Order: sequence, then C-alpha cells, then structure tokens
Amino acid sequence: MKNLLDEYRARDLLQDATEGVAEHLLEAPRTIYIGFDPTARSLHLGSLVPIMGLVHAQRAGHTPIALVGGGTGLIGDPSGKAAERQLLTKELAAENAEGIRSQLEHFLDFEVKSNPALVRNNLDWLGDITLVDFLRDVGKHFSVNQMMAKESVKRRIRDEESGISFTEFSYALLQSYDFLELYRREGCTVQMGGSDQWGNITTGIDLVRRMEGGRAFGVTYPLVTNASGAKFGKSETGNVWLDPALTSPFRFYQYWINVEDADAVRYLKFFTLLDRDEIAELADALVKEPHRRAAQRALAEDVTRRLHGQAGLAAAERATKALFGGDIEGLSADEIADVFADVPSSELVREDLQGGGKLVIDLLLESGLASSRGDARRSIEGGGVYVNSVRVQGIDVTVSTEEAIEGRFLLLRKGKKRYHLVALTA
RNA sequence: GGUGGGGUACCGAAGCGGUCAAACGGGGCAGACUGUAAAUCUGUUGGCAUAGCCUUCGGAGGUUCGAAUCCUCCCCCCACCA
Repeated sequence: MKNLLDEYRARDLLQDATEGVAEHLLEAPRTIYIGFDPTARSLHLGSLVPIMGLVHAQRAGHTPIALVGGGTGLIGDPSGKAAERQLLTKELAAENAEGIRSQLEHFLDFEVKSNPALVRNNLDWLGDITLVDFLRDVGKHFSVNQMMAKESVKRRIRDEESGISFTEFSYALLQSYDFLELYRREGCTVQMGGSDQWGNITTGIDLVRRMEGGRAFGVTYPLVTNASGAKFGKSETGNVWLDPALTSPFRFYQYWINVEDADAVRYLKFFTLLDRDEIAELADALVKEPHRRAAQRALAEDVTRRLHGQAGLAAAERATKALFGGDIEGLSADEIADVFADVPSSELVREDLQGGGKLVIDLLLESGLASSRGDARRSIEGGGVYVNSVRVQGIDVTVSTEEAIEGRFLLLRKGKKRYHLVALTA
C-alpha cells in the first residue's frame, strides 16, 4: 500500500488525524469518505481540496466515497415547509448530486474494478428515517454533556449574541449518522474533512463504536486561504466554479495563472499531482526567474487539463496567448470568434453603429463592463478602456462599423484582464 | 421591565442646523512600475447631466428660508441594572 498519510503530509494536506489511522490505511485497502454540500448546481474551487483528498486516497489504493449531503442540505434551509416544496427540494438535491458526480468524474475513476469511486446521497437514509426512530436508535448514544463540551459548541454558547440553534447543535448527530450508515453499507472506516469538521468526525467515530462496536478513523486537512488573506477561490468576477457553463475554461485557467507567487507552491502541492522533485524545481524557478512564472503556468495547465480536458486547456491557452501574448489586430475574425468563444460576449444589431456610430460609454454599459454611465466615463478618463486593443482617448469617442474587425466583431476591454466581445448581427 | 449609549454610503468610522453626496481608513475599480505576481505610488468610488439637477445618513411625521445634524412617535442594536 502506498502511504497515504505521508502523501498528505508532504503536500501540507494533513492537519490532524485520529490515532492509528496510519496503520489502518497501510494494512489494507480501505473506504474513505468526504461530505460535499449540494447547495449549488456546481462545485466550486473550495471543494477542490476535498476532491484532491479523495484523488490521493484512490491512487493509494483505497476506495473513495463522495457523500452528497442531500438530506443535511434540506436541514440547512429552515424556511422550507409543506410536502410539495420538500419534494421539489429532494429532486433538486438529487439533481445536484448527479451534477456533482459528473464533475467528480474528471478527477476520480468510477470504472476501475479494484477500487472505483462512489457517490452516495445521505438523503437515501436520512429521508426515510422517522424522528422517533432516530431519537431512539441514534440520539440515545449522544451525551449532551459531551456535545456541549466541544470547543466549537462552547464558544457559541458563551457567545450570547449568536448562540446556537437546536438545528445546528444537532447537526453533529446527522453527520455522525452518515458515518454510521456508510460504515454499515459500504464498510467505510475513514472520514475526512476540513479542520473545522474535526468535532463532527470524532463524534461519528464514537457512534460507530457504540452502535457497531467498530473502529473508525478521522483525518482532517487545513482550510485553504491565500497569502493576501482574501478568500481562496474568488476571482474578480466571483466564485470560480467547476462547471464550464458557469466558469469557462479560459477564466478557470486565468484564475490559476494569476495566483500570486506566495501561494503558487502551496497550490501546486494541493491541487496537482506533480511529485516533490517537480514542485521543488518549480519553486526554484519561481525564485530564480520569477518573470517566467513557471509555477503558475504549470499549476494552471495541470488543474485545467484535469477538469476541462486537453481541449479545454488548449482553448484556454489559445485565448491567453492571443490576449496577453500577441497582437489581436493580426487575427482574422474567424480566429477571434474561435479564441473568444470562451470570453463573455453579446450581440449588437449592426444598424446601431450606423450614422454617428455608438458611444463607447454605451457599449461599456450594455456589455456590463461598467455599472453606470458615470463608471464608464471614469474608466475611460482613467485610460482603462480599449476597443480592439486601442486605448479609448475620450469619453465622447464613438465606434462605427468601420472599426469592427471584418465588420463582425468589436473587442472591448476594461483594465488589463476584462474582455468582452461584441458580435454584430444583421 | 428600568437606565444609559447607538443606528451614517460596500464595510469600519467622523460629522451634530447651512460651506455635506457627507472627513478618514479598509475594500472595489482604473492608471504607473512589474512578471497577466506581490509590495508601492497615483486617480477614482450614489445616479443622471459638459460646474446643474435628482435620490441618500434606521422608519414616519414635524420645526426651520434651510436638517445627517433640532423635536415627536415608532422599529432595531449595544452596555449596565432587574
């Protein structure tokens, strides 16, 4: 068996682990699970750490389970009521679970015979159990005294302002029950999670011991932040999603390219499968020739390829090369259409450019690059607006059909990185 | 329930009758420098309009030529007391 914990440790992915996990994982192939919250149609970058946690587990020969919290997700929304709505939510949860599975397929192997990845939805067991059964069979194993002794709970109780709701207080029971069910159904003996999940994980381990007399384990990874203290996984345009419909491969790629030096090496460890030597080499390059940004490139390439495939990566790189490397003016309209397939775009009726043309201010507003006319004006006055790579010189500048590339496209740009393609239609 | 202190733009926080679209800091957005990095520096940051207008300072009324600033009532937070 490959030593999974060593792998985590080498990648700074190990925060804490219960006693005996190392031996447990070395002895035989095990089944390991991590929970994912299906609050959205798509996972975002925040889920990448747990995903990679499962990836390493599978590569080490263990069976990874992604548990979608379809049931706990329902609890998370207290405003829901009436059977009708609940039904809808269940369907939605199932839908999201399906979406999550398809995203996980880019990372995990669901086909391999020996240890295929699994997706489970806790709605399967939480959905049908009655309150009385739950309290009788599960609840009686929980000591309120012990639950209240947990640091996370104590803090909330001490803090009279926020307090803690019963729902939240009992969330640990549900998560523990998940572990128990996975232990029973899939022989799952290890739960992983973010360091904030430590309490819930150990509670689950206790439940498995009490109810089944079994031994289970927990492993946590650190929560990822970036060097500037900003939230990891947020770009200037918001969350970075794994779904290409929500975050294009180009944007995804760009997110990684723009990672600051201080984060690059850590991210390489977290999010790529490059080995120690390769990462050391890139770290070295970062110091010796930082302008090459070899680390960021390797990072962007590796992660984008894994998620979006070779074709997605190629498209992202093509667009990147055109935007940041070469000269856009040299490109034909077809090439532009191709390159910018990935960049935000809108359509404009050609007639709108007829006559005196159209004010750049209006274009900025309509494309969403500016939030108001004043904002558009300021951006232009500050020298931050370009049409077809040429800086707009004044707020009264207009654009006409002659300026369109082969009469088909206008390329708007605000700042260094935000592009918008306007396609002209008849 | 009682007493005292508060609610100001994205956030924090000044202002306490006109000169307030509202200091200052953070954040955001641009620009410069770089390496599509960080740090730093500069500009900008309610809306519309070529120095004017409109909507903002918890809510509703009122006083005044004029209110974020004063008065009344209401709502919400905080501190101490019970």
